[in-house]
Amino acid sequence: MSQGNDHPGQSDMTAGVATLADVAEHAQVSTATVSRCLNAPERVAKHTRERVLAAVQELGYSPNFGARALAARRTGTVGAIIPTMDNAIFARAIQAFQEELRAHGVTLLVACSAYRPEIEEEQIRALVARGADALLLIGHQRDDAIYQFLERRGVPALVAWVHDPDAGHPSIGFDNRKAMHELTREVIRLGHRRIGVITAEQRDNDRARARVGGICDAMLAAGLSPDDLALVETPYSVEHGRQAFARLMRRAPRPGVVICGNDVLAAGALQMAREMGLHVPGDVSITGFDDIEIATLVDPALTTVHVPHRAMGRQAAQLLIEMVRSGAPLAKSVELKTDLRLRGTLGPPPG
Amino acid sequence: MSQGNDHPGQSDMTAGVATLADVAEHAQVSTATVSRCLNAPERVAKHTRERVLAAVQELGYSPNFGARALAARRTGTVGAIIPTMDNAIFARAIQAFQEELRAHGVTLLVACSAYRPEIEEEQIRALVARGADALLLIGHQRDDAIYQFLERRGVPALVAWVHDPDAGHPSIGFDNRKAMHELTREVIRLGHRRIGVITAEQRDNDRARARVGGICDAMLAAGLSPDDLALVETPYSVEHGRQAFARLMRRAPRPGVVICGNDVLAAGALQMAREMGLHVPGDVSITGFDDIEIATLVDPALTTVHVPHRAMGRQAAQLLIEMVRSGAPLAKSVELKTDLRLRGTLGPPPG
DNA sequence: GTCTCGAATGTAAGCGCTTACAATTTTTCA
DNA sequence: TGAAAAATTGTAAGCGCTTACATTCGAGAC
Repeated sequence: MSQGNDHPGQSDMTAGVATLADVAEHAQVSTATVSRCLNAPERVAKHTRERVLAAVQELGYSPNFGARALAARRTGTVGAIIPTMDNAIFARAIQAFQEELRAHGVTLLVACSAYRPEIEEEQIRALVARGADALLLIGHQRDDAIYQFLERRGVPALVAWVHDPDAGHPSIGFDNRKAMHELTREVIRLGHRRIGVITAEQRDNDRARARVGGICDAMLAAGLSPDDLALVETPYSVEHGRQAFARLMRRAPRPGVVICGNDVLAAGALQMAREMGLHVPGDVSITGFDDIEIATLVDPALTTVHVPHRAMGRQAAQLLIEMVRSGAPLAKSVELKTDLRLRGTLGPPPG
Repeated sequence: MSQGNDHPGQSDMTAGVATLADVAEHAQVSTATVSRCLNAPERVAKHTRERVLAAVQELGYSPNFGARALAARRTGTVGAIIPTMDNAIFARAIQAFQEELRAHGVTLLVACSAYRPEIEEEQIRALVARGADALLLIGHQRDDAIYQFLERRGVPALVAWVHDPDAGHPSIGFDNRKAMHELTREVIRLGHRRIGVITAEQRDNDRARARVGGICDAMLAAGLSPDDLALVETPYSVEHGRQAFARLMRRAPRPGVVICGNDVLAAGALQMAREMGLHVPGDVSITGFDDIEIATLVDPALTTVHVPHRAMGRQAAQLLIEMVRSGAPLAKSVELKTDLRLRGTLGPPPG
């Protein structure tokens, strides 16, 4: 305001911003008609509509969000709580998610949980309080009270990044366990027996657990014992990946391959390998998971599991919109395919 | 909560969700008192407050966002429109921005413009329509009508990623021109004369223009002619960086250094150099800008300009909160320092 | 020409909250 | 001890919009 209000002439602008009532008066119709023009144009006669829209233009009218939300009992907003925005793991999917929502006139609110359940709960409540019509969550695992809370408030939630038909909630994602199983099978096929693993903290992270589970599955399937895994658990970050890798390399016998829970950890591991003067994959192989952009930027490029980020984001949006529209029952879960990207960091074991 | 709802008696739950009035009734006070308990607890006597908060707990009450926004005439939301979420350039700053906002009870809404002015304008209007109390924008350059619109609606805006005291709007950022000048000076000092540049499209991007300007400044200062620059303009992406680099390498004389407008382009360039069998920095040097995570993940690590992403995000949040609180006049602009990170991709010219 | 019916529009009741103002109670202090 | 000041609470008027319902009008049907 301020400036603009100094020009008295122009048009009706009693106070600051034009309201529906101002538009109605300007166009010589009732507020109901203006509202209908905006929300259900086909229910208004053409010439009336044109007059109203002209008034909207002229007054620079734009509806008040709060009022609309209050009266309509929905906000046209969906929320997403992702663990972090700091690395690129979720960026691409969220971007696609948002693009698709936008195409349907829905706004996205993003919050981060920092991989901490209590912060996630807080954020869920915050987003619901802000009127999110639906929520996108990462992973199934959370306190049942949260699901009850959402149900009570009538806020449908979709779980992404996992596919588990047995979980009680609709999801869109892939089978982390199976994907990691496949990758590990390939690793073993190349002859690796001394296998190191860098995983995210498994406690509150079902994806991380599933991925480790997949590694174990593959070992068992190959007649190996999962007990022989050299496993390090660490937070997700390049720096932690570096340190975890260094720790693994100090073990005896030294692992010939390090399977990382995601590409960020793998990038850290790769960097540390270089620093330690280890040749990849000659001295040690490294694999990641996610196939984010850095996977092909590092040298050698990272062998990893490709995840269809954009497809997941886009379809998540469609499902969520459908859930909101249809009054929020459960959609069926959707499974997306992952596939191996065999690149330079994986080779046969040394020696 | 949740559990309790299965007991029908228990407490008032006429319809679905508890309202302020329900809480008031439950606690035997007026709605005003409940409202005060939530918004200005110190204005309510301790024992009353406790009774009210107990009722809030018991009913699982959470305020209706729309109603609150409507009545209070503000939403506790600020919006940020960034060019893209697809790469990491803005991620870290936005993350810090959000963390700081959250600490003050403010919610962040993020939208992307895809570097397109018309989409940016649309997103600005959308965020304002959704009740953003203030906006964070990237770069000064945009249609003056947009600034007028914001002023008219009383929505303060802060410009980030640039520092230009002469621009008409408060900003927090750094001097892109000066920073690139310094980097280029170092490049020239090493003996480079055949300089290639990969820049983002300059038309709608004042940061890109300023960075190119800085390169020219440095050349002039060294007695070189900016006309001799081999300059390629391209969208921001790894793939475009690759192609632009290949194009530059076909020029004669071939540049001995390629200065990239940001790290993403530089990462692409570096990748292509490897692919073309060119040794970096032996055959050609490459520099970036921003110092995002990939800068140290690639090999050799990228010489670049370090930008204080997190500090910028955090301080932007503080400024914006202050602008909202103080009724939205202009804060003074804040300049942050950048500094050179000389790493492996920059060396003396070949031969 | 009258009647019926549907399309177009208007009327007005909230949606759930904040807050100015009024009413009441408690403190403070001479 | 009593009046004024301060603290606490209540009353009620909106905030700007949507929407159920009522009203009006015109076009066929008879």
